[in-house]
Amino acid sequence: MARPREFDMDEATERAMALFWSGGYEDVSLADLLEGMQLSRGSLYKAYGEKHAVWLAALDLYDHRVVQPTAAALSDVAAGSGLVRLARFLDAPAAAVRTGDDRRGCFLCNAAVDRAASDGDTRERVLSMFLNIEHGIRLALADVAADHGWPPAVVDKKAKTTLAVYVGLRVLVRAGTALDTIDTITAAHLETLSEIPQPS
Amino acid sequence: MARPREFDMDEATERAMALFWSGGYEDVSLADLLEGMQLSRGSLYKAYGEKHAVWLAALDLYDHRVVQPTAAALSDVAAGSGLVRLARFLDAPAAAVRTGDDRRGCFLCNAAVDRAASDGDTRERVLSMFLNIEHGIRLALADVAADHGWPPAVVDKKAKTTLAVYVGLRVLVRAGTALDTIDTITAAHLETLSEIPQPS
DNA sequence: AGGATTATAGACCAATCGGTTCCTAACAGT
DNA sequence: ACTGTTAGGAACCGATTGGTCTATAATCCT
Repeated sequence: MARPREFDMDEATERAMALFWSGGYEDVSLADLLEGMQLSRGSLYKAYGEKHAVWLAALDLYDHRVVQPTAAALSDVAAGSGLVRLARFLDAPAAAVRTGDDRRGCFLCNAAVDRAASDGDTRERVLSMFLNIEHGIRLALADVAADHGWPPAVVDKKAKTTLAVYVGLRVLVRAGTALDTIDTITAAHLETLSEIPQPS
Repeated sequence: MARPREFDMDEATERAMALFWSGGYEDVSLADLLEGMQLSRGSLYKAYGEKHAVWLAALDLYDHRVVQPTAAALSDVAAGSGLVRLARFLDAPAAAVRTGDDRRGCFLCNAAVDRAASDGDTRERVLSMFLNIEHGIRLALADVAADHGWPPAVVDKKAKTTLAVYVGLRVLVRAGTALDTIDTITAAHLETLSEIPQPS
């Protein structure tokens, strides 16, 4: 290593993440990226190689900064009861709107729609992140299950459905759905999670 | 009207819809559009005016061809019991994969993520279509509610949550989620719809 | 101090973008 | 048959796209 890098690559990637989060992949041009990341063309290409690599770095950073902490919070028994942890998780989409008027949705969900279909690298990461979240949900639900004596199959069903509701909420928020609708869905699903499944 | 149009505009729009459905708005270039719609540049611009108008026409066609029939099927008492209609509706995401390996998801949901945030014309249409689907779900649920004596608030909560699950399913499908996971979510949510809500 | 190495900045690139223009072809109305 | 009007096709447009290259500056190592 001769001349050291003058910018913090993590900071730059974080800025790229913000850009890609709001717009999609194609919406953000290289010029947007250079301005937003406060980098010159040469620096960006030396550091990342190509636009696609910046995108993947941003996705990986989202994993590290958002997805993994979210999954960890869901799994953390010290953070409250299973139901409390699930409530916090499910309220995140509404909370983003409520506290910050943030309607960007979830970068992971956006990427799933935007790029996962056409880009294998993105798909791989998206599926892995979804699985991580599902795993966190499952652990939180396991706590609830212990109180009710639910069989593992019930936990599995509820965990996967909760993931779907979460994704749906994030997309509906991005689409501009009214906050009270988002709140209603959040509360309603949380209720079904605490209910005892009925034998049919 | 002097010289009549040589192509069927509805067919052309349908081809545009297919293109935009698979890729996003930005992913589909004008060249892609011309080839896919089998039109020359002159014809396209005479008929639509600009790329954005083709996109909106495609969205509107999706509304006509998919969303409205879906909402109508949910509302149609002759099509089966409320629960049967809901089951058909909720199974659509899984059925697309099962019968046609179709992982494009739902054009409406894709558009919600892709363009609704940045384009008001798209957002307006997306929100309206979501409301139409929610309305159809509500009507189907009203049938179920009648059998159980649910209050309107319960129907509302379940209708909105069902919309969220539907959107989540479509996105998960597009992301490449395994079919059995999709099936599990579909079945699980359907179960909660038929359950009697428990007083807490 | 000096040579090797690497970051930065900006000029530069072909290709592609969405869109316009213009000319000709084809029809409607009289 | 003639005229007015519109569709179709292709040439053409400037702007922007992602990406490369070169010259210079800054640092490390000996």
